[in-house]
Amino acid sequence: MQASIELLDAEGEDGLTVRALTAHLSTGRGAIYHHVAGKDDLLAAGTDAVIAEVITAAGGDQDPSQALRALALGIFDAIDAHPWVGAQLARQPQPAIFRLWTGIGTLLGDLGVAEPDLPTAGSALVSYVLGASAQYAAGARRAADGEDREAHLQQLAEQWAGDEANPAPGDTAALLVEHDDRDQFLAGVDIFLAGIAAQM
Amino acid sequence: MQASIELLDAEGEDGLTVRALTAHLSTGRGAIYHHVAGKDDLLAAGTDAVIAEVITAAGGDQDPSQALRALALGIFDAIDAHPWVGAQLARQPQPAIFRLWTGIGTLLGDLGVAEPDLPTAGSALVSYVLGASAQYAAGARRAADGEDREAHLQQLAEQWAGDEANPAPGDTAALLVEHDDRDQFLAGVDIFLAGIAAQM
DNA sequence: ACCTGAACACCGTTCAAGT
DNA sequence: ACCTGAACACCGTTCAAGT
Repeated sequence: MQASIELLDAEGEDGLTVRALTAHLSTGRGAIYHHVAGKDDLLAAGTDAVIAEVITAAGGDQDPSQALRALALGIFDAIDAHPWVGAQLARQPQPAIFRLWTGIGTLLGDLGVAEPDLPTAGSALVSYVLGASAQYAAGARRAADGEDREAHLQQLAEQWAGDEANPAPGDTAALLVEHDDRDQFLAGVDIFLAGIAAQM
Repeated sequence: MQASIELLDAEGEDGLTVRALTAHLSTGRGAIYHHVAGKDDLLAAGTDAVIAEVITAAGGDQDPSQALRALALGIFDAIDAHPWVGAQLARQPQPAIFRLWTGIGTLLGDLGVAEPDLPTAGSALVSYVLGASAQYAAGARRAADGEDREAHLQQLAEQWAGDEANPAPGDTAALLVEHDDRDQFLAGVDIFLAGIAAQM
């Protein structure tokens, strides 16, 4: 398990091959099939391990509102460090997501959200956290892949400016470039908490 | 392009193979490489085609708040119909996402959100829409895969109830089972809009 | 310019044979 | 019970040869 997480981090999603893994563990290609159902199982188990660690680690805070932010940021940082986790979570619902949902639900309850609203508020916040983390991680990975981030965003903006059906305001590219992913992510969490407070 | 979208819808993400596609088009395996960079390009272009169609189709509504809901629901339904789109969007930022972001930004502006807040509010809403759609689509696909949905959720709940570090309230499983995905998705959009109204 | 399809370098998974 | 590694049935991509 640890070996496959290392492989995924180092080589990306395509780097996890049965051959590479069994070579790293210096065993035969067929050996892992005695411990795991197949490659998919490996990816799922690795994803759950990463998310589960974040959930258990983020238990320290007293203030529920701060605890929610800390938990959300923990997921964000984990997916930033392991981008394959973001892709996997969009592909397959996993046990760890269920634990994240209940953990967030409990904190929202501590915050004063009424019991009948907890499932809706909780799953909306979970969806935001996972969606935003995956989105930022994918963007960051692309930027790190040798592409110049600013040039890429500029190109995106120009490409879209050329789309006549949907013309762009002049400063769109600048707005795209000038922001900090982590701050913007947290601002989204706050929008959510404000909406829940206002409406539930 | 149309052929590969059909293949992806019918056979899933793994069903799009160069061999199946070229057989369907009754041409040689190497022929597509004269029109497209490779398989990844095919998946990216198909994803952009699906999203772009939703964006151009959802232009009818006058009230910006209703237009936002219609656009969000359009993305939700598209990803529900083409689940591979959800997975692809979590893996790679795409031009169509940029257009979605600006489209949502414009509508948020019409709704009265101040210009400096538009990028943050817009990307938060985009992240929610994409994350939630992918999540629900993945869950629905799993349920359709012959698994009994209720039994599966029940099992998830029991599995988690056995986790001693994080005990569950008794009715968690029931709450999981009794909801409509589409309604819950829209409730999340409304939480967002309420949060933006309250805070920006 | 575009297509063909054999060839190449990979995959995940299985399974008889070993320990 | 667990491991080995050859074998099998696939992949995506390339490229000399054709039209």
